[in-house]
Amino acid sequence: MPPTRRPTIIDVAAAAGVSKSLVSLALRAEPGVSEATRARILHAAEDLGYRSNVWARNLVRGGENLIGVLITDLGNSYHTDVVLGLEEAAQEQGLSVMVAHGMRSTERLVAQLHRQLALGVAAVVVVSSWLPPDLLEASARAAPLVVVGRLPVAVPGLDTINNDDAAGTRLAVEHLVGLGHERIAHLGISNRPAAQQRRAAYATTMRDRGLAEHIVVVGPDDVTEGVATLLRATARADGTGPTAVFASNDLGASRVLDAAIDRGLGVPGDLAVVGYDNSTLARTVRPRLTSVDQPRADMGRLALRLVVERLEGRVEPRHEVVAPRLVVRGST
Amino acid sequence: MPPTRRPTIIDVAAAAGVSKSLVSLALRAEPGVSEATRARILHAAEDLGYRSNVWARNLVRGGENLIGVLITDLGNSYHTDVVLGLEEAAQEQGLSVMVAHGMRSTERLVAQLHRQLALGVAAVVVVSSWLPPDLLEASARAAPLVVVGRLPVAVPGLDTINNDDAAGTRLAVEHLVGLGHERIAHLGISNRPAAQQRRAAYATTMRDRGLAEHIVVVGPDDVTEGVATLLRATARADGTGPTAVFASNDLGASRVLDAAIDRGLGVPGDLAVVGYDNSTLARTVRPRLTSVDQPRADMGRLALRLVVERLEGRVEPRHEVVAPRLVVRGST
DNA sequence: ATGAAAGCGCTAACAA
DNA sequence: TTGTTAGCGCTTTCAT
Repeated sequence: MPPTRRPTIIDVAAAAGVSKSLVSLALRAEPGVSEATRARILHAAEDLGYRSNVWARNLVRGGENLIGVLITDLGNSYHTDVVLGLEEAAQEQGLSVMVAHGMRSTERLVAQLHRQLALGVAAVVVVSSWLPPDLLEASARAAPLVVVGRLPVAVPGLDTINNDDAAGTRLAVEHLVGLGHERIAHLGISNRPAAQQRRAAYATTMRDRGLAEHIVVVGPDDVTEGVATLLRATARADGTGPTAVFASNDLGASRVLDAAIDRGLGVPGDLAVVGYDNSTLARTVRPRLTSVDQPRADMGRLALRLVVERLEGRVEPRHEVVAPRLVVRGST
Repeated sequence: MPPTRRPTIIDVAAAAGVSKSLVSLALRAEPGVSEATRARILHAAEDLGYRSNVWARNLVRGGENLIGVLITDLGNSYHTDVVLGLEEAAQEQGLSVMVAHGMRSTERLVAQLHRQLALGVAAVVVVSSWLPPDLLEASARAAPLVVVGRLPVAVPGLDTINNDDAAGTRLAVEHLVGLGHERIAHLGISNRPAAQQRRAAYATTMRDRGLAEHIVVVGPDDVTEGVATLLRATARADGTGPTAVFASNDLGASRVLDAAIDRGLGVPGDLAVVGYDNSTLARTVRPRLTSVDQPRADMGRLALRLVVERLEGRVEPRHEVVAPRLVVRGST
């Protein structure tokens, strides 16, 4: 048995005794083919196990409709929510989306970016702050590139979408102030750009209000210690410890919650807690967490809009900033 | 300004003053091009913003290297773990993987499957039990198809990979028996095939051991009630309630954990709990959950192996079953 | 309603 | 080292 080449429309045409043009028309259900021949062609195709060659078809029709999306981590709902919004918008535009993820490894992420470019995506949307700026810059020359989320440094040639961390932080802090809190501490998790921005905005807001700052910064892996430090102060009866904590993300906030409850502090009675990101966690922990929400789906849709603009010829980069909002729940 | 057609190798060739063959060679870093011309070509390409047309390239080279993977839900670590293993194996084979997800919607999932086929994937791996069998069968005619996870009915023409639910259940129940438990209840969540299999295996195992069965089945949305029913029996002082619960998944098990602790029952002292799937949840709740682990990464790798076999011409379907193992933690 | 012929952009013989 | 020439499988005029 020969290595059985995959059948083409020519084979089908031969089998049905017609020209390949007719086959092409019939297979795509285009008008202009008599019922009889159409049936004969379809039957012959089925018979041979014919499958259209996508590459050839797209070569002719110009299959420029694939958008690559790169996210840090499949398990992170922040990223997947952005993807959802983007996919929704893409569907409306008749564009396809291809998602790749780095499984929390920069190396993997870089490989995936190259793979997508090699696969011929028309543009790439990066929802991750893990890619090195020089790579982004280089890639932006190969295809339109939109970065969603924090960008550590300005990179020429690409579009960006960010939430306004300063505004989000202000929302959180002023919510607490409005509730009568004056001793508001900040728990900063990690030194990533987002955390830094939020920390700075916290400091500014407190200063503007004439309130004293109380900042604890911890690495992502030793949140527990920082939380303990914070709460030791709170437990003091002399009334100098914080009555509220604003954490730079929901995970940190949930740790504060846990620790507070372990120490017999009531939330929000003895201690109010606000997080950032409005993640699943915020809707899961008890009490439910008040948290700053980034309009993730909107950011995804916006990303797609920028992509389309680029594809249509826009050349000067755009940097969009979206406004977060505060979701108030049981923890304040 | 005209609608600027995308540059081709011919444009690059003209700009560099060479033939298109040279451009093709230079761009692919093939040998046989002098350093000087190569540099000139690369520069011209960069200058024009040239990007290779994947469709044309694949038409010629026979781009049979893209594997589509379909998962129910980006947020489900069972699925993403399978994908991880698969991607690892794919990388070794020089195959590319394209992941699409259905965001917990059958309709979306179906659309994604069609999209992948239209995009020309060489084969599809479906990690989901949400696709209707007839669609699977039809798709299996369009491209090799491997289904990972439970398959409700036998579908001709496709390969399957499953964990041995009966064996896993036996592992769980006999672990409890070995710990001295005799009144072991089962909490079945949903009526999906996996849950059914586990329920049946529980019944068999208990019967084999001469122990009385105690089964509570609940829908995925009202687990709470079922758990309450179970625990009311446990709380009775007359010593007839269960001393252990085997739940058909980790979510159910974690609910049992929560409820037990709310009622002042010690785990594992008053009540031992075993889950299924060894999900993130099992490593998160307190006490940590003893759970049956499916070798997810292995299943992914196996899926890729089956795909490769199909691509190399295997025609008779294969149905692989992998052995789960029990991970013992604090809840028993 | 049907067929012939001209490409789509690229790779790969083969010549020069 | 370079250029010329066929295709890859399909869609799409344009004749018939």
